[in-house]
Parts: sequence; C-alpha cells; structure tokens
Amino acid sequence: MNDDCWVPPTVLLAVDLVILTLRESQLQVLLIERGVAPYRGSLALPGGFLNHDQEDLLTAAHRELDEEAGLGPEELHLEQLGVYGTPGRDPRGRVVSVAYLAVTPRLPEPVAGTDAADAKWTPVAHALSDAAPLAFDHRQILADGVDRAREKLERSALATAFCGPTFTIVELQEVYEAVWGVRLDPRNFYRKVQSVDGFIVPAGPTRRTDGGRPARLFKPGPHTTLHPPMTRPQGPTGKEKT
Amino acid sequence: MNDDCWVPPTVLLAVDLVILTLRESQLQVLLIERGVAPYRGSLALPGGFLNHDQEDLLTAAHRELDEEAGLGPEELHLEQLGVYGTPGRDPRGRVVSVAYLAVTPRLPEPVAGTDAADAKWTPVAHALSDAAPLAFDHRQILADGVDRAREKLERSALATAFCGPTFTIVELQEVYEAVWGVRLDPRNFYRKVQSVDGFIVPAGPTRRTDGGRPARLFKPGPHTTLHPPMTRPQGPTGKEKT
DNA sequence: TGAATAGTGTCTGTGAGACACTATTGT
DNA sequence: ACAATAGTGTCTCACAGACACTATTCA
Repeated sequence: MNDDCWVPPTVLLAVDLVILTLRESQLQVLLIERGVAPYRGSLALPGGFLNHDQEDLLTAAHRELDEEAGLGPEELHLEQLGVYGTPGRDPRGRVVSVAYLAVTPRLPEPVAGTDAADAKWTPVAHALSDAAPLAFDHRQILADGVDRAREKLERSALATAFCGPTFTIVELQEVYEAVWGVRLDPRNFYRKVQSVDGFIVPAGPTRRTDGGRPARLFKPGPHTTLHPPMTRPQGPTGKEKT
Repeated sequence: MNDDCWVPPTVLLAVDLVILTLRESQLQVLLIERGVAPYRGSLALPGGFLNHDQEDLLTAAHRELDEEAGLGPEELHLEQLGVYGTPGRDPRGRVVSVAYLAVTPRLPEPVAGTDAADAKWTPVAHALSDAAPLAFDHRQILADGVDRAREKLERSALATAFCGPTFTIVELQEVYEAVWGVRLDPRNFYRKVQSVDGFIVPAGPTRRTDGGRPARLFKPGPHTTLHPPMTRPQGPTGKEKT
C-alpha cells in the first residue's frame, strides 16, 4: 500500500478562537474584519497560523488571543473545541485548524489599539444568521462553540467566567438566560444556584442597583464541576436530534 | 512581527483511534503492538498518518479503523475526541494527532488476518495502569476517550452502540456498569431505561438465558439524545475536580 | 407611600432509589 | 419443587417548578 519512498503529507496548522462574552444581556462573539485575501472584507474568527515549528497549540491560542483581542492569559477560560480540517476549507491549501473556546467577563470597548483594531463584538444570533456570512467554515465553528458553552453551563462553573470577580445572582442568571436562550424564574434560580455545592460563595456585602433592594455579592466557589448540575429547560434552543 | 518572507510552518498530521468494546463484562480497548520505531514493541492505539494531501480527517480515521481493526464504516459510532499536538510528543518531529472515539458491539476474536494482526483487545483498566505503558501520549488519549464515553452514556444513546442489533435490558445495564464502574439496581434500571423517550424499542420476542425467565429483546430507538438523561451515581469513578 | 428589586416559604408533581413481590423459564 | 433470572408495585425522599409572600432600597 505504501511506496518505499512514501512520506506522509504535511499540512498547515492554524488556531481559531471563539471568544464569547455577555454584553447588553446578549451573548456576543469577537469577530475581526479580514484585511487580506482570502475572504478579504468578510468577518472571521480571530486566529492564525502557528508562529514556528515548535509552538504549542495552547500557547498559540493564547498568543492569538493576546494579539487580536488584547486579552492576556490571566484567569481566562480557554478550552479546545475541535479540529476542522476538511480539504478545501481554505483556498490557500490544506489548512487544519484547531478551534478553542474562550469566555471572558470583561467588557472592554471594541478592544483597544491592538494588532487587529477592527475586532468587533457581534451578537451571536446575528453572526450565525445568513445576514453576516463568516469566512471559511467559521460559522460552523462558532455554532459548535456556542453549543459547547451551552452544555458546559449545565455541569461546570463556566457561567462565572462570564462575570467579573464578584457578581450578583441575578447577573449569573442573565448569563444562563442569554446562553441558553430561555427565561428562568428568579426565585427558583436564586435558591438552586446556592444549593449547588461549591459553585458560588458570598463575597463582600451588597451592591446597589437602580432602586430596589441591594443584592448580595458572590464570587466563584472552589468547585468547577457542579453537583447536582444546573438543569436546562428543554426548549427549542438546544438542537434536538430525532 | 513577521518577516516579509515568513511562511507558516507545516506539521505532520496523524489520526489515532480509541476503539472501545465490551468483552467479558469489561470495558476493553483495541491496542496494537508497534512493529517499528519509535516505541517499537510497545502497545499503542491504532492510527497513522494521512495517506495523502487531500484526505479528509474522518475518512482517514475510517480507513485506519478498517486497516487495523478490520471494521468497516457501517453503523460504527465515530466521533472526534480532540487534538494532541504538544511539541515533542513524537520523536520523529512535529506530529499533530487527531483522536477519534469509536464504539463497536462486535466481539470479533482479536481481529482476523488484517494489516496489523497483532491487534489485541485489552481491558481499559489494565491499559491505563502503570503495568502497560502505552506509546507516545496514548495513555492520555485513552483516558480522555473513556471519559468522553462515560459522559456520553448519560445524555446519548451511545450505550446501544456497545450492543448488537438487538439486546436485552440486562445487557444494556452491563454496558453502563462496565463503563461507569458502578453497580445499578436491575429493577430500577429496567423501568428507567424504558421510560426514556425513544431510547430503546421492543424487537422480536424473547431470548433464552442460562435458566431463568427469557428476557425481552430491544433495539435502538429513534432518538440519539436522551430526555431525561440517565443519571450516573456520583462515585469515585468520575474524576472530581476540587 | 409606592415602585422596584432582593430574597423566603411552601405546595405539588416527577423521578431516583430501595426493596418486597410476581412471572416464567430450566433442571 | 427449586433455583435462577425477568419483570411489577409501591413507598420514600429529593428536587424542579409555580407562585404567594416578606424585606430593603430609592424617588
């Protein structure tokens, strides 16, 4: 089957980042407008090729995160999402891309003067719609990333990664509502989230709001996996397979 | 940051397969004994490099599955597990490997006369122990694969992929017990599994056993996601993070 | 005082787990 | 008849969801 002189083919390796945050109660993703061909002018996920032959994948992801979004590696949730390597997905040749999922609490204005200052926060619903066709197969990658985030909210403390160092329970609820695309009962959520062992712990006193009773502040607890898990109402949001 | 003449580095791309099955009520994995350096003589997951420049990743995984395990693509659960690309993981150079998880119901004897006839079913517990050091980072890949399987048993109909076209409920229970490493109450499991909508449906009459009442036969139902999910007893099996 | 938001009490239905019990086979 | 395995009934406890109610702030 193999020639004696057969050598395995090589491919170009890239990383792509799905960077999610919550802005204006909406799930948003960081997109950049491509300045070079291919797909020049289209929106795309931040990403790029490995810098050199010995660069680790996760290191490369962090480097791109810093270059294109100005976000350092401190306390930033970063998780491998999958590999996208269909031949023809990139017109430049055989490019295999490793996608990473990142979640950030911060609300920096459209990212300061960085390498790619044309980075824009975009509502996920819009980025996935037909109105804004993304470059390459980035729409699929984004969809997979959002799906992953939805699942991880159930069994992990990922939701706190959307919030600042301290947060109110209502803020946490907004994360669940935005990512899952559902409405939750505040009273039941209030007790449920506190009954999960090690999920959140009280932090400091209270925070004033628009004119109601001030809310208690919490910070992430010691556990990253939730027992019992948060239960997502079965709804039209999660794609059901028949 | 980039030279004008900078070109992105290329890497070698491989696929590795975690092929799980149930034999003698144990979760077992298909391993091959390497005939060539590096790690000659060690046990390793089946896998190999891309055949050519335009081969799709999933296609390559199916090809290796066929070559090394004699398993065709028919009705075989195959799912991307992750990418393993740490520099130095392969002494031959920069090799990035895409791992796939496969689950098979069949119990072919140690695989017929195929390309790699030294493929062996090995209990996962043994393969993960220090007694049988696997080549490369395959121990980590295997551990990740088993973890993924454990999670998927909860929310998907993956368990039926371990069984033949028809199966009894006790057989299905043995899958859960072996993969999760727990004991379940047969009576509660019996009703639970039937209450999950579209998980399993009756098939044919009954199957005789060693000397008790014959069991009804079932086959996989139309749904691949389980509502509500099967609940795994919290135990020392699933790694808890603190 | 009233609007607004935070937080509590309590009921009800569903489902998990425990386990006594019945049903159907081989020897 | 008895052992062995399949399948049913039923109780109890925990928890999700619904929702009335209390608490604390600002205007």
